[in-house]
Amino acid sequence: MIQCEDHGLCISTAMEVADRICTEKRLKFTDLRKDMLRMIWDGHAPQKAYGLLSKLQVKNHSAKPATVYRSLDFLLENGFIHKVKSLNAFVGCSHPSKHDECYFLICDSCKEISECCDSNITSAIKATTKRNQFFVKNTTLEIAGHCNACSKRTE
Amino acid sequence: MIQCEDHGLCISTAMEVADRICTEKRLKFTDLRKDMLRMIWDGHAPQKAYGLLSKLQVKNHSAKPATVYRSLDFLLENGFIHKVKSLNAFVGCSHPSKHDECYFLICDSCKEISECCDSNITSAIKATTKRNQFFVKNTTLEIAGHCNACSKRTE
DNA sequence: GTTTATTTGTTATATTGTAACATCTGGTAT
DNA sequence: ATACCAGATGTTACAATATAACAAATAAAC
Repeated sequence: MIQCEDHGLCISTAMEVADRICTEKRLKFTDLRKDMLRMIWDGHAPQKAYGLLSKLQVKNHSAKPATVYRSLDFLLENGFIHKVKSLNAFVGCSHPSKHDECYFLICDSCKEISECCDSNITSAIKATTKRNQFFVKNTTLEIAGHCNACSKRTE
Repeated sequence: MIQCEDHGLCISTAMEVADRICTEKRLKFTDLRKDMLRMIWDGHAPQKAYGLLSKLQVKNHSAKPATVYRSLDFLLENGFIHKVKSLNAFVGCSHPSKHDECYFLICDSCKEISECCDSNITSAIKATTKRNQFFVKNTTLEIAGHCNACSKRTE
């Protein structure tokens, strides 16, 4: 369970940060993209593309898969969200400006995901890839299990 | 590019190990499952489910998606293969008996995958999850980039 | 204001994965 | 031997995820 006292704050912060970055980079933060990002930030659990599509269709009756995937691409490219590959789902990024080296703790029970950006893991990975003479472009680290709250609950 | 002088040896070793484990655990290593494992070990690049289906249908005209996915489930459950989540593809495991803590180096260029089972990474992950009071069930670490051979080639 | 590039709409389809039930096969108990 | 049972495979149908290709709308740049 994520420690956010006020999830409204998570959302508004994420929206503001995205807005600022879009202004800086002269990207178009359209209504569609805003809606998508807000929907993804609905909680700390990842959202699935077709779930987002359903929600989108409430407002925008003509939304189609391509509508959703194009917005997702935009949000991914600019670091506003992550794709959780082990779940085929999408989750908001809480620090889009330094988006690298983000690792995920995925609770199988409450479904919430928290980012853990740990420099020790990063340097361990760097050491290993260097030893293997491997040139890294992208790292996916997804750790599934139970968060503290949920593992207490099930005891 | 993987350093295997003789890929026939990779295949035969993998088949023998699987056979031994199946005997020990009283699992049925059927012709279908053997064919599937051999096809996955066709090389060090990951194989996609529907690609395997096509190959399987050459021998077994009646093969269907379920045929393939059920075999894949068997091979996954018993540690003979890994699912590469970032690619939705499957690759043979070269040490099924100690199957945990396997990390992957995925070359975007030659597509080959090598396992890098590094205890430093494992302990860095353990330290981080402990600090976050997170109880790990399963870890996915997939590192994409270029292997040494390919990065030399493109220079 | 016209051109240009980007975004969105729209249709169609490709790819990946499961559910549910029928049939077969090989071992076990009688 | 044979009746039974469990696990494996066959079969049909479909669900879920994702992309391609082209048209229309919109915003930016000239």
